[in-house]
Amino acid sequence: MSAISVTLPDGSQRELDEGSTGADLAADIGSGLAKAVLIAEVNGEPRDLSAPLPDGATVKFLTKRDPEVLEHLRHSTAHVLAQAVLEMWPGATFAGGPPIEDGFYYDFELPDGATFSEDDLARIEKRMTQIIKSNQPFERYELDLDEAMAEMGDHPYKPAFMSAASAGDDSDGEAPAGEKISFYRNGDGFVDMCRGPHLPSTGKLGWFKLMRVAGAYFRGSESNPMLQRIYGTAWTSKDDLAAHLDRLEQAAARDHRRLGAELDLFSFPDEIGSGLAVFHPKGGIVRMLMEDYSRKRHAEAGYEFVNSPHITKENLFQTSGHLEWFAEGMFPPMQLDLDGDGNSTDYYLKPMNCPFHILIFRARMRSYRELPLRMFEFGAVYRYEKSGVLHGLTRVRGLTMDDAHIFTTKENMADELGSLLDFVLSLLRDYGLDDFYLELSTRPEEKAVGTDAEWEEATEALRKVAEGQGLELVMDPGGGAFYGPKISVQARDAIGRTWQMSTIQVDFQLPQRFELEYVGSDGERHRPIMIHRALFGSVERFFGVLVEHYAGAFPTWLAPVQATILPVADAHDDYAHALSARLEQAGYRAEVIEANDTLGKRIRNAKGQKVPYVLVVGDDDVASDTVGVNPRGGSVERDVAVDEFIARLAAEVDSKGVPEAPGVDQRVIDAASSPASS
RNA sequence: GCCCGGGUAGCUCAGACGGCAGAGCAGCUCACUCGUAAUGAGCAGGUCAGGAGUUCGAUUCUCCUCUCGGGCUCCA
Repeated sequence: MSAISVTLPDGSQRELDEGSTGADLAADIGSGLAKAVLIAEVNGEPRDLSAPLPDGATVKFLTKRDPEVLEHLRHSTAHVLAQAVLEMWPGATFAGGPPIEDGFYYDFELPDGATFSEDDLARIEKRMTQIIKSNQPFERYELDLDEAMAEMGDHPYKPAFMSAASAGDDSDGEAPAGEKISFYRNGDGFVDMCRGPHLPSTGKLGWFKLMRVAGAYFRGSESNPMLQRIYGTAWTSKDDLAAHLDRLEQAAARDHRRLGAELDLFSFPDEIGSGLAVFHPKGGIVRMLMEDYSRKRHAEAGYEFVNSPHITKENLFQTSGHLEWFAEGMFPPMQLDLDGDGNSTDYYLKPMNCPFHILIFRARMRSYRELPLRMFEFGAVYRYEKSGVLHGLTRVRGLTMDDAHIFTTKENMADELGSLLDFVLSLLRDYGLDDFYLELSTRPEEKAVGTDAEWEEATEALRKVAEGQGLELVMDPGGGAFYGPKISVQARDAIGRTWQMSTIQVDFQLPQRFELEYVGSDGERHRPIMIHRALFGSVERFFGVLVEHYAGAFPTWLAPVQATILPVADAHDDYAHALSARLEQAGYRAEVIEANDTLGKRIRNAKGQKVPYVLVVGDDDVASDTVGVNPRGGSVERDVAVDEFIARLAAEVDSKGVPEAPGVDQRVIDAASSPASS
């Protein structure tokens, strides 16, 4: 038998018989390795250990210590899930089951439209555990396309995956002639089409848990049948699984919906309707502070403040095109019978602010000297989001956009976009957010308005600034709207879901539809470019993300109550109230909880409210004008002079460069009443 | 919108072959006045989400609606 030669990661060579597999090589190296190895990486590609090694290959062995293994472990676990389900529900069929972040899922269709229940998950888990214990080897084989079709003859959803499987990627399209489809067999002849690789046998699978069952459209399309999807999580060790479950629990504890109730920030009364929030006093303070700081920064950045009504006659949204494209997403119109003859006029709640700002631009002739003209509004808009997508404050039907529209010349567009993204990111960071990435959506393939040069210029300007930020930049080729490229800032919530926050959107379209013009230095009329942008996205969503980001423990400048004052006994009430007044005088938010409960209980409650400072005052403090300071996350300090404490508060809050107290900074008023800088 | 699972006191949850509805916390009252993470006792609190049906009788069974959760799809 002729020999082959392979190279190991340390550069050494090994001679093996032709046809030797990764497992053979591992065994040749040592029994410990042979036992531990799960996947062979051959020339950088993951392979089954049972696959013969090509001559001259570079081979690296992956064990459970290598994070790359997780993907294969999860894929193999999904395979076992399918095995269990098909066995337990005769007549069931299956579609796809890939590894995903933290786990895997598999889509099934049960006979007679049956569905999985939560109880079924436990039963399935049990069967999977048995399969894993019986240590069934995964055996790979390949078939031609027609044979493969026959092999999966009982499973009508499988052929859709065959092209992708043979092509080795997820792209659609016909499988090239002559391509083989790979299958894996284990146990009593359970077979699944899969491009692999799998771990050597089910016994090598680690710790898993089935998490939930959900409906999912076949191939992700609403027009396809809905399948039953089972989600699971899988890890190489019991500890990793436990750690993951623990992370989920911790994430749930910082869920903004839960904290919204616990901290008395906001609620969604059923009486009002889905997706319509009310903000309670404490949430109201946080929101006001968020907005005030935003206003201040916008004023400094040369924005002008405008206001527009919540409803408008339909023709405005006909002109803008919103009714043409997004009528589904708008609340149905109010029909007003204006002349008593049944000739009605429809009024719509606005889903967007842009047409209003456009009308402000168009209210008179504009000169190039006024550009860029930046109009800002906290605009309340209403969108009839589908019931199934509503989610806490992050997806609502009534929301407030921190919306601005910038009208600029073509020449200034790139500069304006550049400074805009800087502005956006700087403001987000001021609120303490830094876990985000950028997504750049470029010109769609099909129809698009605007010239190639305009698209190119706008896209390049966005890309340049995005890259200059040193942030992760995800390209979304062709993902832009037909009217212009877009860059968005995506933030993660406590559970790892990503939410779009800021967007900057170039619009070549609306200026045309509304025939916007300005007079240039040449005396001729020109069409401006319009930029839509929102930083918070919506105030509500941003609020929700902030709550989760801070787990409800807002930084002192944003905290609804900055100090809770606890008199040790009734005798200290007067002192406590005087202290509270003093703090409020200095511009801070304090509350007094009198001694109706024990001190321990009141401290516990205040801590539960995540107040930055709990101040305990007793005899010593009354005598010497001091406080006992119990800071959030710190240790207790007695006998701190009140002036000293106020100075510390001031230093902490002012260092954030934010308003010291609720209320609009005088600079906002000054800036807003003077012409915008350009 | 679609699939699955929920909705019992303000909150977290028990409960009931179909026969007067339960706890803890929160609230109120009283006592306690306390120096750093739950003092004690008592009181009050519910059309068991809403509507219809079956039934002598429905919070419990059936249907519809609303609403919440987890996903899918969508997000100007």
